[in-house]
Amino acid sequence: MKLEDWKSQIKKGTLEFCILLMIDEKPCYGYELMAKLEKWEILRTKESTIYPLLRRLLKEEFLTSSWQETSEGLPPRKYYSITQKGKEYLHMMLIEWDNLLSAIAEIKGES
Amino acid sequence: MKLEDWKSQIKKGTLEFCILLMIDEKPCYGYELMAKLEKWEILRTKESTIYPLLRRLLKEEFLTSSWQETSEGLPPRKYYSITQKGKEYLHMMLIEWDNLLSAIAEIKGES
DNA sequence: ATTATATACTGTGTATTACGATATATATAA
DNA sequence: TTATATATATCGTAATACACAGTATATAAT
Repeated sequence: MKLEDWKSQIKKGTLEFCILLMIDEKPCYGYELMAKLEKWEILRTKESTIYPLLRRLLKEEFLTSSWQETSEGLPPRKYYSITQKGKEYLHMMLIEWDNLLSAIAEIKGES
Repeated sequence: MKLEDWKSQIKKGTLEFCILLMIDEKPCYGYELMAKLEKWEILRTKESTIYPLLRRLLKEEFLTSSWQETSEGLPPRKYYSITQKGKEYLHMMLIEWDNLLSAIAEIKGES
């Protein structure tokens, strides 16, 4: 019960980071991102988390989006791509992520 | 500006984890924890964050506390120790933390 | 008929951290 | 003598990311 709450907390910021990493690799649509995240239990999330997050990243101009039709009558997909600004932001996140890992490794190492 | 916000977010859950790690090593008082966290810029925090966190961990019985007088007229210190329940919780957090690191390493590796 | 899959969106709630202040007691600097 | 810094703990309110549960549409499968 309590651990599940913690896992929600630990996702804050982390999810944004992961999504930018994935979109940096190649443009993705929301549903696809969700499906990919399914692979890691700790990163599993709902549409109601992903879509607002993507909208926020668009608003902040870290991403751009474009609709693309699909064949076979599937709903159209909104593809997200990373912008230059997004790349720079991601770069700084990578640095801070490493700082965090080092800090925690050090704290663990002290025991 | 935006990066600072992200750094706040990334601390959610992480700070709880770090504090339990530190108290697991040996009992600590609040001010001491804050001072130790100062060492890593990414983990820096305020009293107004640490103390409510400690109170919550007490309430959830992951910690116990006891006041201890100091010499030299300094204010007394409230020492926090980890409980058995806290140790079990921390153990699960360590597992989830590793899961998270693996997941992100994998996502980064895909690029 | 109903459920599942694929896709996207929205409103409300929860909980952690941040900001800024209060409080007390020494020691040191202006 | 007044102001500031250190050491210690507390509280009230704000900001905000993620969670829950629902809406919406169009196929395909049971």
